[in-house]
Amino acid sequence: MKYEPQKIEPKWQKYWEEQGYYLAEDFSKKPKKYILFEFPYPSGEGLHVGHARSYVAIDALSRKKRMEGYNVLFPIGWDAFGLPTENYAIKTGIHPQKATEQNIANFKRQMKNLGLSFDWSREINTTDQKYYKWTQWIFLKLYERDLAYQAEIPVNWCPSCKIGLANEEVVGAGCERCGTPVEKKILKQWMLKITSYADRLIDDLEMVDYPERVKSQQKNWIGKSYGVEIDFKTTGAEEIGEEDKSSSSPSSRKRDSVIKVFTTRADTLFGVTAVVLAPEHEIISKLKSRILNLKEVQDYINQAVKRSEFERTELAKEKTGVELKGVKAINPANGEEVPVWVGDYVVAVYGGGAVMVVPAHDFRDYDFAKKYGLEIREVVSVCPPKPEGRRWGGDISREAFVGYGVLINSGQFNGLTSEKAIEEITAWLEVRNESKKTIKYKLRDWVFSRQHYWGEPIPIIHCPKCGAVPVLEKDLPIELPYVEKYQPTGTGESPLAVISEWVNVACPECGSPAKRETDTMPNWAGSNWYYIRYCDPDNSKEIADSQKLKYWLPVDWYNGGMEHTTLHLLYSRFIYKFLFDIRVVFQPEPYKKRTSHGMVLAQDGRKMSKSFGNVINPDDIVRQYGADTLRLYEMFMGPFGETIAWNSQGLKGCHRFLEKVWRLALESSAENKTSANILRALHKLNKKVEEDLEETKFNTIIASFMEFVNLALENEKEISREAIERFLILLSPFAPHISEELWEKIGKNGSIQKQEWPKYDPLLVKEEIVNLIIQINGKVRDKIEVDPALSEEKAKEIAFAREKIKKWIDGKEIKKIIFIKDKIINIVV
RNA sequence: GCGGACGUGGUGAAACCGGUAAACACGUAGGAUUUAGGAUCCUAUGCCGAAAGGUUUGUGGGUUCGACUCCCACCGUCCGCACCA
Repeated sequence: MKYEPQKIEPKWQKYWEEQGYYLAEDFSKKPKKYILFEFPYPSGEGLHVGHARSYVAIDALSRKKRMEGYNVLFPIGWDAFGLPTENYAIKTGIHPQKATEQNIANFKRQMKNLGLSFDWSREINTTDQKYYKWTQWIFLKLYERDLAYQAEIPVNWCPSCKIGLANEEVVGAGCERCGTPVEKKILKQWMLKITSYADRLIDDLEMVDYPERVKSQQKNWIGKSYGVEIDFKTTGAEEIGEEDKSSSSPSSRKRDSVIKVFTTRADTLFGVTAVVLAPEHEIISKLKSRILNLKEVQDYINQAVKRSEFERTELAKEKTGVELKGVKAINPANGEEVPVWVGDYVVAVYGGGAVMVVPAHDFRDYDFAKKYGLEIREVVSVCPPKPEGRRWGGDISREAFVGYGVLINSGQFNGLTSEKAIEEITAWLEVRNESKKTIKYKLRDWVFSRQHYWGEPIPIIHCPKCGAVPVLEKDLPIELPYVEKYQPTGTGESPLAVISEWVNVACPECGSPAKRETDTMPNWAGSNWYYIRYCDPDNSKEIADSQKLKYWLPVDWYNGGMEHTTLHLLYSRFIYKFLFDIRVVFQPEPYKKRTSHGMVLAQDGRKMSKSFGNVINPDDIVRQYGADTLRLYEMFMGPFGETIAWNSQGLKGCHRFLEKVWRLALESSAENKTSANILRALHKLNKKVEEDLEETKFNTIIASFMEFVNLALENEKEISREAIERFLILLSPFAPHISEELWEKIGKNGSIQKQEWPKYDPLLVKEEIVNLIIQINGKVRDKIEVDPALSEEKAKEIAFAREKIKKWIDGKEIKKIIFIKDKIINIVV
């Protein structure tokens, strides 16, 4: 009988589905396990072997957990809103909705061919209005709590996609999708106040089991830093008493002319030799009347603001700036007047957009000072008890010294260490009301508007009388109108703006004619909370039933790509925390454990891409070798977390292995008793599978299966039917079709998937005979098979009696003998 | 620059609470089978050497009876962030 996967696989796939083996049961008495991977974007390209890698691995995990007696929720759905589909639709003339349907059908077919054990009854689709009703509902709740707001902001604008991008979607100053350099465009945008969750998003990482690099990347992205905001008064404010329309009282005028700088290095305050403002800084316009070279300054600002982010970063090396002549800033530490500059190396949106320039102790300031001839004053020097191997202090004639040290040239603070000085100078200024301890974040609020058709409409109505009015909950969902024209307008307005019968509505508050918000949500909106919906996918009354959420959440194991660390993973944690605050869900964190898979590159080492023509379609592999071979190879090819190149030769090895399994089960005599040797190997395999699965070491699991089969085939006479059955059970989560088929063929009743996961016997796993290594001076010279209980005395005796050993120790003095039970005896001569 | 990961055969890799380096697989070579090819099976396969033996985990040093594993320095690769004060 030949192993023909193409015949047996569809048969079992159909059978499993009919039996409903993979349906998760709400409120089951069994312990629950919610296992999830990031739901795919159903693109027109279809599934490729890179997707399949994590799918089959997480599927194997789910199958094993079911056999262990867990009530497993392993769901699947479609993250279908977004640009690629819209672009595809524009190109082909097929409506996005139609294209999405087709793509989903294709993905579904491909997935089913892989034998993935999803609970298809809970399938969701973010573009389904029954689903996005609740995406909109979440938006209304955010709006209610002032966490969604509108702002005129410079948006990262991709001129090619004609869409605004979130900071997270800008990669190296270019559009994440097409790479076109991003421009700045001022638009009124919806924003989500993710920044108010910054601290919790950092702190609660303590509670979850994520890879360290994911945690540190998120922390880095949020970028919390503790520092001080120090007031630098400007000269001339009182004396001149200039007209300022925006402020009426003299005291507010005074406040207006104070520059607040943010620093984490208060210890370097006495080294300040200038203050630099970002070109966008509002104080510049307030100081207008005092600036002697106003035209020069304005020209510089106009130029800088116009420059795109791309150009600004390109010019990173060469710092530019213009001095505001006629204005000086007063250093509160020593009363010194220092020049005020405007320079575009200062980031407007961080730390208030103003910095104190300490050329001696900051690389950027050093460059700036060198270029424009500012004074470089050393205030931090070598730490007296100079620890070896560390550079303390620096040669400031050559470069800035940015380390900590001891203060000099700093008045009463001389002699203090940097750490101490930061504290004391901060306190000293604070008493005088000239500074404030501050915490700043790199994280910025999330731009939540997109000027596109294929997204969730934002449920807001703009009324000329009442302003922005939220849609009533009972009116949800706000359906995306089905239209023929969905090309972006390119004006900054969404294509929805031209559909008058949809746009024009009555204000829900006063009834007067009003207009709908025409921006849609970004594609992250639907994926923010999809895993919540799996718990209760058909609920039309609420986002999901609380009892069900209490039962299923949090997700026990969430696998996804590293590329989502500062996108989806961060966003969805934020949204979950918000839902926790409004008591929709009941824990502060959505995912207990996070793992991530590596990318699969094409055989040529490049990214798989249609344009390179190097995409491997799983359909072809399934046709040639069967799904089980593909499944095993995807897991075997390398460490799960690492990027790896596809190798079609490698598939053969896995196919050969399955043919061996077939032979072992059907052709070996298998009427015998299992020898101690084989039994031990079997229990060791059992243990290995369990342990390595928790650490996502799928590659070594498959290797262990291979090892066992090789051993079993070499010792065919020593293996019993029971041992083969047990082996098949162990294999079934990884290669479910062949295991099921063989289970039936060897005459067992019921599905192999309904078998209990075997427990290994810790006693059996122990070796009966161990290899004792004999070393001379740490070099292996001989090995002997001994009983594990062998005493040190006996071991020495045996070792000295060996011919090989005699040769090495003959005539030499024995200095020391190290004996490690069951492992090694090392003779030092 | 900052943060993180990593460097082992011809290839993908394994071993890492310090204890036989290279498991498993691919590839390659030889053999068996076959009219031939493919498939399959057997044997060999880090490097030097006929063998005995020597030698090998990016480089250099250290700790140790013993280091791929721990420590220090350097070189290199990849990923993320990046003028964030």
